[in-house]
Amino acid sequence: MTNDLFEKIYALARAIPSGKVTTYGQLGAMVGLSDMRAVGDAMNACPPDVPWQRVINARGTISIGGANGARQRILLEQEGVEFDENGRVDFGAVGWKPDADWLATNGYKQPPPLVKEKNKTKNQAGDAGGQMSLF
DNA sequence: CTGATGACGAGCG
DNA sequence: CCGCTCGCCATCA
Repeated sequence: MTNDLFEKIYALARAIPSGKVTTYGQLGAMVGLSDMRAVGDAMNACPPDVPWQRVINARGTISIGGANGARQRILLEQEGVEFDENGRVDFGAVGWKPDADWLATNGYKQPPPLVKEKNKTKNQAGDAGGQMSLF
């Protein structure tokens, strides 16, 4: 199967340095995909030389459970990735910032910024401090 | 070949 | 934060 799409995704995943993480949506955007499920499928069938554990969801959490998901967290922690109480990682600290020149040279698109002022998911329970008691 | 499913993401309520 | 729908890629029954 000469799945060009998967090969591109694998090439990107291999470019992720140790201690860094990225998201499925990020990889999908770089290969021009609009359906991020394909990225998940790609990682699910990724060859052993692909650091699949460095690919997590946009919420900064492990998307999968079971032994495979547990192994993912262990591997990331061994690389220096820290998880908070919510089981999330800080993209500002461990988020992968792909080299623009490398992307252009390999024919990839420039992805949107991975981290913003505030993490995605609009309202986060973590910053509950903003709301004081109702009365 | 058709239909269902999945390691996802954005939009809505 | 949770739950649901749609988007539209590959694999499996």
